[in-house]
Amino acid sequence: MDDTSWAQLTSSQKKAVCHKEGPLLVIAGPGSGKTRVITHRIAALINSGIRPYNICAITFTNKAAEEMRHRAVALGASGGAHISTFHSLCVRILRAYADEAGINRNFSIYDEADQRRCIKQAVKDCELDATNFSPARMLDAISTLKNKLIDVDAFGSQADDFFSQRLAQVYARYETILAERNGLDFDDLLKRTAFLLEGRSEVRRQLGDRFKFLLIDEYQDTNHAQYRIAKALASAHGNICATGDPDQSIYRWRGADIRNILAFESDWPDATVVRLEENFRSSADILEAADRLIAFNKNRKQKRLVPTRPHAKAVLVTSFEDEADEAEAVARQIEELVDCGTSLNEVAVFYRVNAMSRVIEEALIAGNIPYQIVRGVEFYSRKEIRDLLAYLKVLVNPSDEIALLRIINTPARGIGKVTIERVRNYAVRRGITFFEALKHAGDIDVLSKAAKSKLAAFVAMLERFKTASTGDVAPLAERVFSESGLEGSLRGAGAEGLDALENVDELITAVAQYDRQAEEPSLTDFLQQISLFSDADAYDASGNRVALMTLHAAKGLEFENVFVVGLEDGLLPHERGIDDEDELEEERRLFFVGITRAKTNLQVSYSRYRTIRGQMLRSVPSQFLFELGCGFDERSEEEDTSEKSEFDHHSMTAPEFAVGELVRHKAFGLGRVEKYVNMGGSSVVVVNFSSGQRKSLMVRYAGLSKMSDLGR
DNA sequence: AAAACATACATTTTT
DNA sequence: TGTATGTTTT
Repeated sequence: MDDTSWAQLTSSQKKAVCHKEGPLLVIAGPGSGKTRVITHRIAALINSGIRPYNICAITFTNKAAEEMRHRAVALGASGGAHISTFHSLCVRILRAYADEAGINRNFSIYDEADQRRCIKQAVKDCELDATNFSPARMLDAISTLKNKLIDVDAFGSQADDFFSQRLAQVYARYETILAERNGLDFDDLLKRTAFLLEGRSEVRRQLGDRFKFLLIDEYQDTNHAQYRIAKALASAHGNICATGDPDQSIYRWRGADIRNILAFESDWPDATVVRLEENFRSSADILEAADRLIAFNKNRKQKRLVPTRPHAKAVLVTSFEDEADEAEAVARQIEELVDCGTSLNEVAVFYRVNAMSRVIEEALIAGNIPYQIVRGVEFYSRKEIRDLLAYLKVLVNPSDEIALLRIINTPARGIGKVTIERVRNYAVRRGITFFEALKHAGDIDVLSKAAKSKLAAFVAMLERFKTASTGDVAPLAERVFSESGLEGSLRGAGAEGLDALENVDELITAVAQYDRQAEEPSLTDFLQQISLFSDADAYDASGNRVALMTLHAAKGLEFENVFVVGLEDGLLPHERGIDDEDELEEERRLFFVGITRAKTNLQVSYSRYRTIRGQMLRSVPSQFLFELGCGFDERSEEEDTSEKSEFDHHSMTAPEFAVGELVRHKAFGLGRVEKYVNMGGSSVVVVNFSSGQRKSLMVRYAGLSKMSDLGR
């Protein structure tokens, strides 16, 4: 990987970036090498005599952290700097200061599936009806509260309407359930750390002493809790360096607050600000399109993308009949690229939602093109993986009832619902954990003799594992896998068991790798680390395969050739974000991130029909297509229409509209034209309806009537 | 108690 | 469309 971006910095920029003292903000557009700037700063600090031990760099993903470690070493900075995500850092801090934080250091980390179970229990305990208080909705609300660092007490005292009061109830119950199980969810990791740092000055001082230099990448996607953590960590010395690009903020839905980066200069008044506007990645054609697109965002500081690469190839905007056509065309073009000498790891296909990967996969399989899907969780949410991990979790944290209930009868060992319910009752009555009750199963009168002996055998097995649970993790994992009977049950399950066995093999390989690279391998540490990993971290850029991923996963990557598919109203922008101006702008930023991944070839496309949930629906091209200002690919448009002959897009006429004109739609009512793109029969009009909705409509199908015609 | 079956259900993005 | 849950059957 070349280092043009660094070499091109002016000497004053270099000096600012490498300067030791004080706050530093690097605002940098896509392709400007901002992550590399951080790496250079790390190297420069170390070369100037700062101990790596005193440096803490925070990245957005584990993969980015790993990459940064490699690059720093390549620049001559020996290892030793702490480079990780916020979440990993918090795990380390919470383990080191467990007593001060008031938690047990063997805590389990609860992922979304675990959270769902807890919240369901909480809703049930509060005797609320699950339709109005759906677990998903509750979880979402609670997560938002936690990200804003509003704890149960604070929220409870300000809850004044019916919904908030019920929510406060569920929130409280949920927190109690987590506490009983010694579990922390993702949001807790941040929340607890923030409160620890803010509440304990000696902890803050010690960590400020340890991490004398704080560097944070992708600052535009930090949430409020992360913001407070960063602030606390840097409070002692002010050596905080943040890099980011407000135009690439795409995680609002997860609590990311763009104000964090916008307020950096007022938070740190003596901050040095470096702006990097030159783009070393993409051709001028791509950047011009990206520039035109992002200019449609109103809540944005004016910023330009300055190309350093010449014009190369026009951005291609193409339409297809349906999603299968679209996928096939992508596959065909990839074949052509390969024929011209492109290697497959220089090609990526981006889409808005994971569900869209299937049709692309099918086309690639048909074309015999190797590919790799970069996806969020997947691997760790497989049943067999969760089962094995649940055994390990219980060894570390016997209070983890979720894990315990998962394995108590997996594989089947004749411990059924009734038995479990009886044990649970006993536990509740005695005020002890489920596991403690299990240990005393012999004393539970209502249990049958058979049940007692089965439970005793189960507990004895766990105790056996427990004695072997120190040191390297891999041997333990293997032993648990075979002795628990998991292995046997998979082997007996025929063909689908085989897949599962392979997955477990893969897990054990990963465990062995952990054992090798961890300074001090421990089961606790392993489990806590693995909880924060996702499939996206396993993306292997060196494999000679096409990369398939969502636009979100594309962040931080770059490819010679990029295809973005499904540019349809309701998909991109997604329907959930279409009515809200802020969310629409985020969708636009998401598309912006996608197209700025491309170095030379960029093709965006949409299909006129798309099958969604088994139903084929006519789709409307995304407004973003027009905002690119690249025009449609006339040729493919004609090809498609000649095949279909029923409609001729170009010769068909449709009424014309003017911006600002009042119109009426039979479903959406009265509205005002915000934008009109005249393309003959396929003209598109964007209308703001008085209902507050805003729609892109194809004039031909919309049946809009002009208010100015009414009187005639 | 487990498997087979039926039915309702919700459907974005991920540390 | 698939998943995820509940119901019936064995």
